[in-house]
Amino acid sequence: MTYATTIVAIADPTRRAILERIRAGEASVGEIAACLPVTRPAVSQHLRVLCDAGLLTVRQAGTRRLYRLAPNGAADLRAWLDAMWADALSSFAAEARARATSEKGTHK
Amino acid sequence: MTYATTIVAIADPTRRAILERIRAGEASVGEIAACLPVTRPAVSQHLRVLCDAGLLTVRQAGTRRLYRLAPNGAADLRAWLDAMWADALSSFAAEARARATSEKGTHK
DNA sequence: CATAAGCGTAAGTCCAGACTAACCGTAAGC
DNA sequence: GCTTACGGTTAGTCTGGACTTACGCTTATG
Repeated sequence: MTYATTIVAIADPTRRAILERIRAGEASVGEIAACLPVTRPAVSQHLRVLCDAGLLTVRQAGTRRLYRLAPNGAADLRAWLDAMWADALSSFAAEARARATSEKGTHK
Repeated sequence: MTYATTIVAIADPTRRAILERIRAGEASVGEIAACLPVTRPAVSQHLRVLCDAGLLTVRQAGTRRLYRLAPNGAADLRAWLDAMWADALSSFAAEARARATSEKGTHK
């Protein structure tokens, strides 16, 4: 059920911009805020949400805090997506099969 | 960039409940609303969002409208997730390699 | 120790969006 | 035709959360 927090975390455009900034490697809060149209405290709050969702990891370096993507942060979400659409495809196939046999029965 | 609308669509808990209800096969608006703690108009609005995001398809059957999961509705989101975390893993490997060589150089 | 740099936190504002109630259109059944 | 079921749409309310400002804490540097 933790995939729900993951979805909420990446639903915000500012947080996705943070992920895009982090994508190539770790960065400090100030470096991230410099690329965004919001203040540094706002970035801090977003980073907190992303960390709580398990998408980011932190590393202290002096007075700076370096954030990076957590290796398997989106695993739960991906598993949920896969399961959901696997069910959809199988049910679709089952109904198509049922419709085919019923049409053969009614000759129409 | 359409993955953004997909994320926003599945970020709402009520809309995820709709997806769970649809998961096993198509259902009408009334059937969906009967399982949820919100009114039918609210369900209609959510179904519109899900359709606009390409996650659902509709089929008219008399006065009823049957909704089902679109086969490849989450493809864009999946691709984005895959690309994002592939970059993260490769950058992580690259930095780990760089750190290893620098430590070997400094003997510490 | 004093100063500065870098962040997190608290309090308060504001707006997107989730919701309900009321309405209207359309297709089936009498 | 009239009536009933089924749903989409509109108008309006209200709450969660994104944002800023102000403050305090911690670590490096002189």
